[in-house]
Amino acid sequence: MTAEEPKKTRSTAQKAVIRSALESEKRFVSAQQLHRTLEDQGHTVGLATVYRQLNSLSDSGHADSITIAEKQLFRACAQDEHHHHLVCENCGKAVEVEPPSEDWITTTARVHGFEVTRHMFEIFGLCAECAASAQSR
Amino acid sequence: MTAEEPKKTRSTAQKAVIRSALESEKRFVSAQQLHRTLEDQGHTVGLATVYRQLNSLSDSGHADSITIAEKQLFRACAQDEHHHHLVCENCGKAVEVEPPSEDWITTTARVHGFEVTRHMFEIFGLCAECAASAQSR
DNA sequence: TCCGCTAATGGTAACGTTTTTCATTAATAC
DNA sequence: GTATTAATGAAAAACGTTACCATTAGCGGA
Ligand SMILES: [Zn+2]
Ligand SMILES: [Zn+2]
Ligand SMILES: [Zn+2]
Ligand SMILES: [Zn+2]
Repeated sequence: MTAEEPKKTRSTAQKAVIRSALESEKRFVSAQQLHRTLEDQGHTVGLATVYRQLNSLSDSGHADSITIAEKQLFRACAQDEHHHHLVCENCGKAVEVEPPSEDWITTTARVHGFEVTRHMFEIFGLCAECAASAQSR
Repeated sequence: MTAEEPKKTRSTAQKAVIRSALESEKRFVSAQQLHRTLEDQGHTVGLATVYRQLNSLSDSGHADSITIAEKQLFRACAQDEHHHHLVCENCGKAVEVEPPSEDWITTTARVHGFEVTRHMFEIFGLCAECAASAQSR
């Protein structure tokens, strides 16, 4: 086996700007949404770079990603531990939640001869504000 | 408000064939996979029609759908009641599972001021066969 | 400070999936 | 049978995402 290369990465203005833009979002956003936001703020970052960075943040665990309506959305999460989300279907706002023990997952899987690799769980609804405005409409 | 039109739909050979093909699958399959299966069986059904029917089955609740690797997969589910799946990431085979009480979902949501509309939960892994063949590789 | 290496970028082309279009077919009602 | 129009299918368009590749620029060493 070859020795682990220290994988040299460089810090660039784009990385910083993308990361900070994502972190200032309390919603799940798509690459294109974030790209537009950056443009509006006067930053010039290529769309390809936004895609690359979001994927890399997601891979490294610095961002969570979910898929809604066949599009990938990203969010910088405060918690490092395993968690899930309560997402507003209207505005995208999300809250991190922790379900009760998930031990039954592996147990159930074993019963069926499955070996668990991952699981996904997301709750969708309307946040207080969106529910209120929907009612008054 | 206008009266509800009885929405007249017609029963066609294609609908029947697509629905029955889906029901005979114990796996989650994509529109393209199902289309190829139908071709192999000698049926001539347009790909667009397969897409249309799968979407409509999914909308009407006669089929469940999940997204793996940016592709939509469908499955005709035996259970009408609320349930979730244990899906093999390799072959798509799926088992219907029922998690323990999901009451905490609405409770937790309420704490955050959310009104729950739906939730999704899927377990991914490798079925016994796929796990075995992966190991021997 | 300059240099060399190469990671990173950004514009664009390519990609694969899904939807839309629209002329044609055929299911239903009369 | 005939009229009506839902449904189909082939092809084109749309869409989100990735790949390509020439160019830029971060960083370590001279
Ligand atoms: Zn979990
Ligand atoms: Zn909201
Ligand atoms: Zn559930
Ligand atoms: Zn399998």
